[in-house]
Amino acid sequence: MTEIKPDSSEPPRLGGATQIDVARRAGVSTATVSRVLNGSPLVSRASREKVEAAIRELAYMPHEAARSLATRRSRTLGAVIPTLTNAIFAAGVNAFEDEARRRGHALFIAVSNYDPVQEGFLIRQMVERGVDGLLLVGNDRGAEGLEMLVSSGLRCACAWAYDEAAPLANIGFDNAAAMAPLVDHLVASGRRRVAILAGVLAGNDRARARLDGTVARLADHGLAPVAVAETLYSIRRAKEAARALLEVGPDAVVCGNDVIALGALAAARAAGLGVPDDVAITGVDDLPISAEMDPPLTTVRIPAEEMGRRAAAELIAAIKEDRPVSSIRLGTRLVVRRSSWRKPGAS
Amino acid sequence: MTEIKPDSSEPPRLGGATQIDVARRAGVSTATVSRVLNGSPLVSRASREKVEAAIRELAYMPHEAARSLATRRSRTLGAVIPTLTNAIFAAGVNAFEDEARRRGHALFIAVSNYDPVQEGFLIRQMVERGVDGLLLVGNDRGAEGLEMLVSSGLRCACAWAYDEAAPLANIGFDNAAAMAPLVDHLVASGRRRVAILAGVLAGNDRARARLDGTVARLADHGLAPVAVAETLYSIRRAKEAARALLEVGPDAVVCGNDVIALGALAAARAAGLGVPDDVAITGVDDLPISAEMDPPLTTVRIPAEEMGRRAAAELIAAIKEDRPVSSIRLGTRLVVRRSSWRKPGAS
DNA sequence: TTGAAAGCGCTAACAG
DNA sequence: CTGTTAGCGCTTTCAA
Repeated sequence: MTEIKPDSSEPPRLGGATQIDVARRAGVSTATVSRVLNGSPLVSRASREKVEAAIRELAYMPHEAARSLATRRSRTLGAVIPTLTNAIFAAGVNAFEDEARRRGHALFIAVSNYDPVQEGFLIRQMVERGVDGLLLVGNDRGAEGLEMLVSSGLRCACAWAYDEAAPLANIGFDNAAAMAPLVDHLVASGRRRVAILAGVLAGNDRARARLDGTVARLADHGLAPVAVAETLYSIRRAKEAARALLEVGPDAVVCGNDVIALGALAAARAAGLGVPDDVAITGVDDLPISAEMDPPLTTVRIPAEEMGRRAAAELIAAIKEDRPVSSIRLGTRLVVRRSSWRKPGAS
Repeated sequence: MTEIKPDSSEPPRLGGATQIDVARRAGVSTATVSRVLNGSPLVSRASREKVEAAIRELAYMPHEAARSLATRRSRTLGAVIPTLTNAIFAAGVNAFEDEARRRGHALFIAVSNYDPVQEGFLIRQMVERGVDGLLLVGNDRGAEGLEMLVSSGLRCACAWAYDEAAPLANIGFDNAAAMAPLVDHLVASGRRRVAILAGVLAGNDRARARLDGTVARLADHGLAPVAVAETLYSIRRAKEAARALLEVGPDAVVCGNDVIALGALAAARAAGLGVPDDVAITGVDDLPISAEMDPPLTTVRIPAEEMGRRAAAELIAAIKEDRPVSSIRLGTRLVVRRSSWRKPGAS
């Protein structure tokens, strides 16, 4: 207010004061200001207090871009995910952000809409933005993108999957293995005519692993799926796909995730089929809504929050300790609810 | 591979080559490189091609932090939202990111968990990160945060609300007005004992406006709510709150949003109450799942995607044209579904 | 403990 | 059209 500004129309000066202003005001060098900003012990209490006062008076805000340029670290993480529109990704990213923030890192987020080309483009942008670490989903990506990632040396964690053979660190769970207890449960409950409603398989290793895992486990029981269909991830589309699938008369429909299962539930209802009496329906994810459906949905719980949290923690630890990111294998858990209760009259 | 590096253990050199390398390789100045990078017309085709070749050969990536420092623009937007865990916010942010990206801006995201203090802190961080524009939710924030926002000159849009008196630009809808058609519909269907299950009101102008709007419109019809309760945003908590509310015997429960309404639906089912015969239940948002519930949920549709898209577009336009952000008023729409069908025997 | 000075990688006048 | 020259705001040796 009382300052004389040489040029009052300077446009994008957001923070207002710069470090030089603070230094001048406090009667010290910018180096000292920088030191107190970064909590260096090499500052006398006197200087520190003068600087802190100046910072307060000037409402000084450090300029992160300049800091990044000087330190070659951005204290920023990135996340490239298929969509925020699926609750399970939203939950994972939410936890990832929370943990990253808690550890002093901001988060860049980008949505690929399940498009591999777009994903590659977004990853590249993340590198340009100088993120210190990157969260990706799954292991399905082209060689070019992969190579860029490796050659850039950017620390990176692929979540929602766990594969020993993955080219990058995985922080997630084994999608194929997750299906085994579910299939066992279904078979033990007397279900024999199992249909599978998978998510889009192209470019999606998680969806493929879940399908493969289900088929493989059925085979262990001497069974084969009575029908297999693929659907987009939306309740409406899944409902349509399930309608056709139900016509072959399965006594169980194993869905690729809860959203798809919700659609299948709606389709069964529309077809006048009783769940679980006529047909069992199961999902994967365990969304909050799944437990409150009528009937409540049997599903496989995915540790989305823990995954997000652990990924952020591991990424940041790897950065700090200057070491590669380690893979972390998380577990899933079968949650049996009414939508798959024992078929009346089953063995 | 064939290059001789003086120091092969240089740690955080991500992009690898710098602009100087490109310039040298192409036999031009860095200024020229910069020009082709930014699509300046002041470059000969010959130079442009040489530079482009050099960029390709060196796999050069521009360093955004340096660019931001030099241009005083980050081509970055920020979003501070309560949570990603609510599908309606996730949808809005998803669209916001998409549009921002389409217009060349990356997105910083931060989650406040509905904590106003945390929100202020996060806004400050966004300013430090140098975002060019900021997306906020609602108008409920402390004077300090507001002042910082205004004094920083940062361009900012508050979504999910539209209030003529708002201190910052609003890109959203009138939460109170949105409830009127819903109340009218309920009353016209013969409902008289209306209960309200609101979201948390403290620090949430949208929740308060919805409650106030409902009460006001009921008053226009000469009615008063038979009960009013507040609940956290989760199906489970809403279910508990609804259980108590249903005991007073309302013939309609107006919920603050769809998530709460889903909980109320579950509570009614658990209490053996028929929906809509015994009690009507309504929400706000129109989540995809709401149409597929049994019964399908009557709700007020919020234009979350359009809001996100328009907010990004307006923010970026305001930045480009160097003008303040304009408010945009969007509409909502009553969606009548079975959960509120005419009460049997109503007038 | 402190300050001076040299950049970090890029853009933006300003001459030529 | 193109190169030269200053920085953008901050950190970081290196001396003092």
